[in-house]
Amino acid sequence: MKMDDNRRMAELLFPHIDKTVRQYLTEIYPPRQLPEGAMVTRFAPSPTGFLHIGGVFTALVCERLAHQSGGVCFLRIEDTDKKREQQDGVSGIIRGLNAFGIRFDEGVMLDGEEKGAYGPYVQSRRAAIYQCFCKELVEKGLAYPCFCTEEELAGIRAQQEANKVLPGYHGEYARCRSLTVQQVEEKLAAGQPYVVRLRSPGKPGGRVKLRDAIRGEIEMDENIVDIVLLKRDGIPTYHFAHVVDDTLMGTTHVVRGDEWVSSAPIHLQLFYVLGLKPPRFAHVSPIMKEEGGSRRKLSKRKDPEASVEYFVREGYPADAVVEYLLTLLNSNFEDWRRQNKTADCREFPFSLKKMSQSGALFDLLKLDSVSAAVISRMTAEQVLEQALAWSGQYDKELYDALAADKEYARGIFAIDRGGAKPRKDIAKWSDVRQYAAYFYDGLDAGQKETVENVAPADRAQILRAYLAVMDVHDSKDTWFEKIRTVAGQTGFCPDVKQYKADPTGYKGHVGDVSTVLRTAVTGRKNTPDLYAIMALLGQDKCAARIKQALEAIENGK
RNA sequence: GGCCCGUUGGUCAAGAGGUUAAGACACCGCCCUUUCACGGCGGAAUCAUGGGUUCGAUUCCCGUACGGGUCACCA
Repeated sequence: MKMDDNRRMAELLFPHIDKTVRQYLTEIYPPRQLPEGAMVTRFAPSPTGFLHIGGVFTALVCERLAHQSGGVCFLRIEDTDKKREQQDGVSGIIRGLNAFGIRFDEGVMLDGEEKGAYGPYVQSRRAAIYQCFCKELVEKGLAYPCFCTEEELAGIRAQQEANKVLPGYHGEYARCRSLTVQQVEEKLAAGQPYVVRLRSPGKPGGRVKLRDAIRGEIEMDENIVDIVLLKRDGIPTYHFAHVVDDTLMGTTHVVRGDEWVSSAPIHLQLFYVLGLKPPRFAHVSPIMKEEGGSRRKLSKRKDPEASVEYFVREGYPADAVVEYLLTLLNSNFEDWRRQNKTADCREFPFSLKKMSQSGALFDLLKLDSVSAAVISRMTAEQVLEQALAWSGQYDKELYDALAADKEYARGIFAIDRGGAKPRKDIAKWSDVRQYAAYFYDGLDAGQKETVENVAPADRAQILRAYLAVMDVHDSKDTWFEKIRTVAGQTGFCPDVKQYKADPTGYKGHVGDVSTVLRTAVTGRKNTPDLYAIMALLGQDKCAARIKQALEAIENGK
């Protein structure tokens, strides 16, 4: 086909396009002026469902890379698939990301507005731009319209399967490759629907190299398929949109899931035919889940913890999830954290090179541990605030209890907090109910733990003796002295070391005595400092609980 | 099936041609401690497999197994 024919074809297909690629590249979207080394990254989800924790993972990489290099991170919505699009997809994604403190400099914002000079950032609003780039390819004879129907395509595929050749629209199977302008004109006039395909310059047996920032050099077969550029509705496929957008928006590093590795040859070829310089690619591995001895990708459908909602509902602090994700991202994060105990995790120097090439297993147990450490560093005031915020949404009873007397509630969280060795009882806000239950009559599930290694008769004797001397206003030393005295009176050794050296003649030691008291007052064997708990509960309530425990023992249980 | 990628303790993982193969979570023991914790110390536990290359390989190469990804007018 001659050059004039290509021109005519382009005009036939895109009569409404009056701009040129050059104009877009230089005038409309001039290159960004950024300092040396600044990275421009983007998170580009399609609004087809709830936000996946893997999405947060990838978004975190984008955000860290851009912001720690003094660059720009923007949010682009890839809504080129109208069939799968969901109602509140976009706002759900933004809200989810915001919940984890991931913010964008440019792109689509929560209010539906857009920010930044390289928009629109929603692909469905960029049709004319893609068509312009496509028009230029047609003009150069590098793209052509294809009128094949679904049935014809299926026929080709069947034939290829039978012949055991690479499936896809390529080579001799690409029937519409050789359509003349006249033929195209006729079909157009007849109203036949069509797509626009790339005339792939790839050769069978050809190879391409991809230099991936995480995986190093990957060599793959060159693309030989005449892939679809523009769909029947004039909207681009992911491949074409990606190449056009990331060029125009000045993306320096494309961070995306590793499911894209295998289509990278297509993208590289597209950059090549358009005469554009491809960005750097970083393909991140998916987060995995172990099940029945084998691992698989965390699945939206099967795994509740795949959805970011799960973490919000359970009440994991946003920082905790981010910290945990950071430990998966760069394993030296934990070392850094140990050396920078109070630093913001965003100060951690994140590195693409340190990312693992194989998918990490999501470990909820470790998340709990990371999260408990994060919460242990908070002040009582912060804990109360966040517990209130969470329970207001997810646990009304707890909220009412905490909100009724904030001073009291703050006192609960202040116990054993703030020192050099804070406890780590709370891993997520949904743990607070259990943690604080015995401070509130209404929240207590009524479950009482008992001290099996102390006989009921001895337990009763201890409680009776202690009840006679108890005064929650005592100083801590006096308070403990009384417990030792009770221990001595009831046959328990007042000194643990002495008991361990020689237990003969004792029923146990003072530790057992305080455990009996602890369970009587709180119903638990494991609680923070009992002295502080009793002071907070007050004389009457402590007395009442001990009496109650005494009755329970006397009634035979 | 073709192509691509991966495989270090239960989990996350560092690591280099010669190491006692880090560290963290979990587990076990001890210490500290009135208890419970926190913390400290210690323990058990790993280089998928078969061939090469090499004086030497877990590390480099090839095969095998297993796992993952992808082969759309979905992203």
